[in-house]
Amino acid sequence: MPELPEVETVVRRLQQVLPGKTINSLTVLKEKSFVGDQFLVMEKTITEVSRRAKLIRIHLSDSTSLLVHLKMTGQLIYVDDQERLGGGHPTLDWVQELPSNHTRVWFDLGSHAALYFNDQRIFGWVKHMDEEAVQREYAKYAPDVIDDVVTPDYFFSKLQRTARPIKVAILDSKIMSGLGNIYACDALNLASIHPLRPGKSLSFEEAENLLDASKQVLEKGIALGGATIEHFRHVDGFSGDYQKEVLVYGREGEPCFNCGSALVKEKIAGRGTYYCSGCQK
DNA sequence: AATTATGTTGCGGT
DNA sequence: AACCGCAACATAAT
Repeated sequence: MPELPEVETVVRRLQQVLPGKTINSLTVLKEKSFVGDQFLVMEKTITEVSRRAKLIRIHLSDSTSLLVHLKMTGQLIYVDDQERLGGGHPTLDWVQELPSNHTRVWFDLGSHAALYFNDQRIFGWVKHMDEEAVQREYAKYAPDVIDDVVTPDYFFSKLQRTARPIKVAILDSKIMSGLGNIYACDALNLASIHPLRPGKSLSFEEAENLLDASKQVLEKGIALGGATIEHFRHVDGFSGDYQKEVLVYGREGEPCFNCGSALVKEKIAGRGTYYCSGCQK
């Protein structure tokens, strides 16, 4: 589910509700989903929430952190008295029935507040880490697409070194982080570049356009609160809105907004890829 | 009813 | 080193 915009949406809301809360206790319902010593997390106060790549970092008062990766189907859902009592939403009854059968870990934050980590497919995780471990994890990822250090020169030089399809290259977190399958497809359409073009075949100008398009679709995704295709939810349980304005993802057979041709779906490197054979060259 | 699909990433092998 | 395929897992759709 989550790509950079979805994770950023989650982080921005968590920043509003978590700082100052103390973790009274945590319950691990699926061992695989939590890594660390549960005892070391208890009684710690949350000081801050931040994001890097698709990782969510919950900073604790002793300078350790909880790092969360949602992978394909993870959710972080927060509830407190306002959610459970008058602030509830009629279509979000499920929020009040947490923990659910997909809840893997949950945190009791006191005063009837709680944070639930739900994850249907159990690929995601919550790890308790010290600063050094966090930096080691961060080091696995190249800078974020929307980070200023990812310049056209940087991007072009990375592309020159690979013959893989450009679609695969922009999904490679060793090149840059943040794009996933939805936004990668949309960015290529916006830049009018065919997903199978070898990375090294892009001119500097094309690379520059594609990087700009990538930043644009991610920013739009953030502005719309992410894309809810299936599992992604805001921290409060609401859906995002980007799926209503996707350029190509999931629109097989429908007209390209740029040129009107019917969009096609093709499997590239094992991933469903949507594009327009009319204008993406 | 078996196969295929799903928003991520890491591993093992060529 | 680059690159490919598959694996982790649950569930819904064909």
